[in-house]
Order: sequence, then C-alpha cells, then structure tokens
Amino acid sequence: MTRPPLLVIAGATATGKTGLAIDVAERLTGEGIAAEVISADSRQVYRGLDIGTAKVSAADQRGIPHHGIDLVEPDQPFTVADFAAHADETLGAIAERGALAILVGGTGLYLRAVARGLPVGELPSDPAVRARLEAEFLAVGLEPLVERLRAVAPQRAAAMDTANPRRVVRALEMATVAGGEPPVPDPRGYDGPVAWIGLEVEPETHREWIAGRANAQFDAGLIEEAKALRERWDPALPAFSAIGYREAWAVLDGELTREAAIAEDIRRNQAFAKRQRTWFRAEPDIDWLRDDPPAGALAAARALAR
RNA sequence: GGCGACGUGGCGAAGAGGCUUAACGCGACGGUCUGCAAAACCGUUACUCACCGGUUCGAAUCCGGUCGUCGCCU
Repeated sequence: MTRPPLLVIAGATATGKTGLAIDVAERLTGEGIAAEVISADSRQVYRGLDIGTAKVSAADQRGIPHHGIDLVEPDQPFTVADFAAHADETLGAIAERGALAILVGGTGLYLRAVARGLPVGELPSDPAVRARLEAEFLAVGLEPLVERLRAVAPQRAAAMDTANPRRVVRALEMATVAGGEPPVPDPRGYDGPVAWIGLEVEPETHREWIAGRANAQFDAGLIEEAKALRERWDPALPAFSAIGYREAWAVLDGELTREAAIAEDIRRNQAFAKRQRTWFRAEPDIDWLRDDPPAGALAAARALAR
C-alpha cells in the first residue's frame, strides 16, 4: 500500500480543528503510533501570512511533523492541483515512515481532492489561454463567453453555473485546450483506509470563538504583519484575499478604526463559516463529533491505525 | 404646556401622487462548487410603508386626528 491511513478532520473556521489534530497526533505518538499532520488550508500555504491565517507556530506544533504550510511565496499562483500534488507526495513519504496522516483544514475542496482522489491535476490547463480569456471577459463581459462555451462544450455549459465568470473562464479554458468537450474524470478515491470526522460548534459559541480569535489576531500584531507584507508584495494578490489583511490595511490607511476593522473581520469570518458549513453538509461520511471531540477523534484514529 | 423634525423589513436606507403587487446595502436563511475555493457565484427574506379617518380614478407619497421618538422653547 502506498498511501497511509488517513484521518480527515473537517470543520468551519475557528472550530478547534488544528488543536484537535495536534492533540490526537501527540496521543497517538505516545502510544507508539507515529502521526503527521497535513494542513488543508488554501491560505496557510503562503509564507509570511502567519497571524492572519492562524497558522500553527512551531512551538504549538509540539514536535509533530506538519505539512501543507509555507509552501509558496504570496505572489506565486497556487491551486487545488498544486495542493493535491503536494499532498500526494507528502502522503507517499508518510507511508514510507509507516505513520498515520491527519489531514485537517477548512478548505473543503482541498480535503475532497485528496481524500476522494479528484483527478484535478489531469484536467487540461494552459495559463496563457486562461489569461487571454480573462482579459476577454474584462473587455467584453460574460455573455459572449457563455455563448461560445455553449457552442463548444454544450454539455458542460448546461451542467455548470454560467453566471459565475470564474467558472465560465475555466470551462472555456479546458474546452480550448482539449479542443472540444473535455471529459470529466471520476474521482479515483483514496488508496488506503480513510475516516472523516467533523467539528461543529453551537452557533453562539462559534460566534464568540470567531470574535475572540479576531481580537487575538489584532492583539498579536496582525496590523504590523499586514504592513510588512504590503511593503513587499502587491496587495491585489489572491493570497491577500485571506480575511484580515484588507481590514488591517484599512486601519493603516485611516479608513477604518481598529474596532471597525475587527468587526469587519468577524463579519467576513462569520460569512465564511457559513459557506464552509454548507460545503461540509453536502460531504457524505463525515462523523460529526458533538459530545467529546478529543475522545471521538482518538477512537477514529486508533481504528484507522489498526 | 408650546413649537419643529421625524416615524418604510432584524438593522441602515431609497422612494416625495400612477414607472412600486416598495430600490439598494448589511444581516439572516438555503444552495452551487473537479486548477484563483478565506475565492467566485445563485436563490429566499415588507401583500406593505406607526395607527385611524379623509381627498383622489389612483397615496408610502396630499390633508386631519391619535400614538411614539428626537430637538428646541417655557
């Protein structure tokens, strides 16, 4: 078997996933079962975005090997395909070490891509074509692109959300590169034992946690971190769509008071959590740990390691 | 007690006689998702404009009264 046992920990933002993963890994290690953590978070892959993405500090990692973090500079494009490739490689190495892998994160697509084996890297792609299509969208609008997609890839056009520019551009990119209707490959699945567990928090409590974390991030120097990042990188980079940076810059520019920025940060996180809940709700096989998460997670991990 | 302003959905806020069986923003709720996913996108959310009466073919929009809020004055 080339893939190690995989424990997937899903859940919305600020729900305690990271801490739980490390606790489980530590306990397991204590029982003689090595475990490593792979973060599945689309913003923690960027170096330098530490406070704002609530990235685990080296100290908090407590000696448990961590992956999926600090993979690229903020100006480097990074997509699910890149994440899947990295996870694949990492999983291979973990298997060789005979350890268990814990995949934790709030980026549902990343979780799904690796734990269900979405052949995301096999899809046709060409950055140049994409760039051209994006420019065209900006110049001409969405309609012409949708028309073209309907002509070139009618099935895809009928199945997708044609009101979403990003999706239309990507579909057209695939159709252009593939020279017609590209086949949509089925998920390959995960080549090894997998268990999905999920963390859920009562709405009011969750709100408090989100608010508490936002305040803590600003107290910990989010504004300074954002300032340093902006001095070095283009603020328009996708990496900086991570919640908190825009708000921190607004404080720096005198557009928002620190208090208002925190409120906005909380608001965005709340909305984000909502989307995550929707995504995970549709994900089958998640064992939502409501009573005693640590115990449930540990039990699931032990069962996998057996 | 007098004078003035105001009273539109959970909040903010348009509308100032027919184009409104009431914009928009936020929130809330539901949803989409196979290369930007902390992103992008979609849907639902006031049979009703404080209340009562009147004018008018027609009123959230005009008039009168009542209640309420705020401000100023005594």
